[in-house]
Amino acid sequence: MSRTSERPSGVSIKDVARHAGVSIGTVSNALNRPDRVSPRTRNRVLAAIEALGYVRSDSARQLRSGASRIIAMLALDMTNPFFVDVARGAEQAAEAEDLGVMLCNSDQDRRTENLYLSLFAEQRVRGVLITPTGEGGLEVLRRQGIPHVLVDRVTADDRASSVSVDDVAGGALAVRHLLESGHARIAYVSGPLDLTQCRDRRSGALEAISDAGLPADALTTLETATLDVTAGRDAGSRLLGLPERPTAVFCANDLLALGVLQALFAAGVRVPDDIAIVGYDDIEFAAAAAVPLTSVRQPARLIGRTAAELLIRETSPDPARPQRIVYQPELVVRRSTLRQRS
Amino acid sequence: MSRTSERPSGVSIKDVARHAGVSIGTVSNALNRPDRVSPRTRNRVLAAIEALGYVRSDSARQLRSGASRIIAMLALDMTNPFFVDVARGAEQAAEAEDLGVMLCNSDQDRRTENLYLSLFAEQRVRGVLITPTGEGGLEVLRRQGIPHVLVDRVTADDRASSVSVDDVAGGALAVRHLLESGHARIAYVSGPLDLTQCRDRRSGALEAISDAGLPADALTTLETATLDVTAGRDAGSRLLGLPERPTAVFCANDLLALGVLQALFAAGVRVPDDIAIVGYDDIEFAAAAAVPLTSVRQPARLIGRTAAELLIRETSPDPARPQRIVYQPELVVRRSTLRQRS
DNA sequence: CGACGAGAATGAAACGTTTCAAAGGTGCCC
DNA sequence: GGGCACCTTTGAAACGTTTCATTCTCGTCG
Repeated sequence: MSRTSERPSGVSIKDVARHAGVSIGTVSNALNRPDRVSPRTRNRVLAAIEALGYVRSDSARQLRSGASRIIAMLALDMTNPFFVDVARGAEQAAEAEDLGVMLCNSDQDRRTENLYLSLFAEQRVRGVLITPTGEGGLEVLRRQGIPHVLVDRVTADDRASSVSVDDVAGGALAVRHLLESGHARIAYVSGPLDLTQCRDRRSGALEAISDAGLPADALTTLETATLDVTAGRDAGSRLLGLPERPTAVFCANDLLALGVLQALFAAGVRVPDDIAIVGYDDIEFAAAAAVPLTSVRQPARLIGRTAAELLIRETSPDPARPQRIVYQPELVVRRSTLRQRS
Repeated sequence: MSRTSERPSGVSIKDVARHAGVSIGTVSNALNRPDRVSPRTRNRVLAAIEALGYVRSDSARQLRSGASRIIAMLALDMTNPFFVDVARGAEQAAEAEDLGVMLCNSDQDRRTENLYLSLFAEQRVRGVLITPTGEGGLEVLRRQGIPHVLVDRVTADDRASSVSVDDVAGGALAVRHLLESGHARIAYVSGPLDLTQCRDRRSGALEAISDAGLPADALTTLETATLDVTAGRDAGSRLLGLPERPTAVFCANDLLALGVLQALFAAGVRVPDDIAIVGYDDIEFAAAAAVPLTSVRQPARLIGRTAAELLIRETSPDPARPQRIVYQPELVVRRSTLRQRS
């Protein structure tokens, strides 16, 4: 009944030292400051490491030297391909510095967010890339003095860096395009309005409308509880029940847009002939949709990469000071808004 | 020029002990075995912790007690929503045990895979959930004695557990459905054929074809280099150039299917009227596609959850022995294969 | 020929925990 | 009142590194 149970790596630096016939300190040096060790001994050490299959213990390392080699990233919702792209950008930057990225989902849930934040704190991660669900999470990070960079959010003060995209500009971009295509009754399908982004995109939309000399009520806002396809489907149905049916829809998110599109399809409403649609994020699926979606593109990978780089720079021996970076969005026009009316 | 620089948490268990007027060991006990400490002191300790903002150092903990609190998951491609779902299943199981999941992408790249595997080894993670790119990665894990569970793959031997879905059955399911719908010339748009899954799904497809009494060449296989939308688009074009154009396509993946769908659309080929399509995975976007996709559903979350649970059980004080779990796929019929021919 | 210095290697302290044997205290029973 | 058992608490060792002051070994210069 007894199985041979292998230990997860019984060999320590001590064994290497013995095997190579040198002291522990020398092994450490051979690994961390190769130049301080004679080539001859260095090779002997390396050989011993190879022979024994030695693997450094990061815990011990970190315990003594304080510096962790992992960066944590807490995303709102990895179901949204946009965040996945951001994450890949971050991974890319981290890899260049030989750091690992620990990716996690808060699922927009405060409790989960806190759970992960304490995990990160206990791990003494090098820093955190976070798209917070609210202000609470940030408070925790600040209190613990954990370096962090906000992703897809703007910092209120200059205590931390942030990398974001100008959401007001994005909203304006979308709606201006619709107005130029001749639409005058537009719906904004928003996610929860307590998300700054949803509010900002709405502001941009309103800005475009007032710039065009139209009354503010030319924009009808439909709020949804979440930012996913299902919510979009619901919003689409609601849209169709509206007393004055809009001729165009701007969605806070491509997922919502896909949902709306689907609902319209199901109801036999033609896109863009009867109703035009603009999405946001320009995820890969936007182009692959029933009717390829016009969308406001955000440079997802770039955002992730920049954020990670900022974090790395702020946690380096000679730390840089916090920055606030704002990228500009870009409109990608596809069939879902092709002008079809006279 | 000098900024006050906060240290990432200068307070240790020692400070807590002093502040509470007890010994270090007692603080540790209050935290780990509350029952061995009188309620009075426990409260004092807790109060001190609160007052000082103490956070346990996981490195130190792990160094002494050997057990890490994080599980690593190495996915092939998080761009594919299927894997994201698997990951969420795993997170769920991990959370229940108060463990964290470190999620990473190998991007099907052997080098990246190895990079992460050594990172995991140095972190002494509790275990690894992996969808390996080949046999190499597994070898590393075995050599280091790192507990691991294969995800969406079957183990060759019984040295590790695996959680997978019967791909042969899935392929058969898809093609049988097409045959029953009256198709007799079918294309299989496969990912790289060195992936077991792609091969297995093909075997299933062939099985269905031979069961129907058709010759094996009723199935044309189109191999792609990757498993994403772009590859699907290419395959779609290739498909249209085929001498005898098939009337149905079975894709190894929903992403491929979406790409194919898009290419057909662009060429004015009607789906399902001219060509029917079946995808695989049943990701959320499958239902939201131009023409909602018929797809072979895999229980993604369940896979992730089961895998994590298995891993946890195998790394518990009283380890369970490796298991091989195979789930059955399920066909979800949507418009892309609705019978339209006489 | 003696002293000096550079380069290489060593040994021990320190990091923050857990763990475990041992010491203190308290109350009970005989 | 002494002995015992039990519950708390303590102190020190151990985990695997890094770091730094120290020692050792030569070769070179004056």
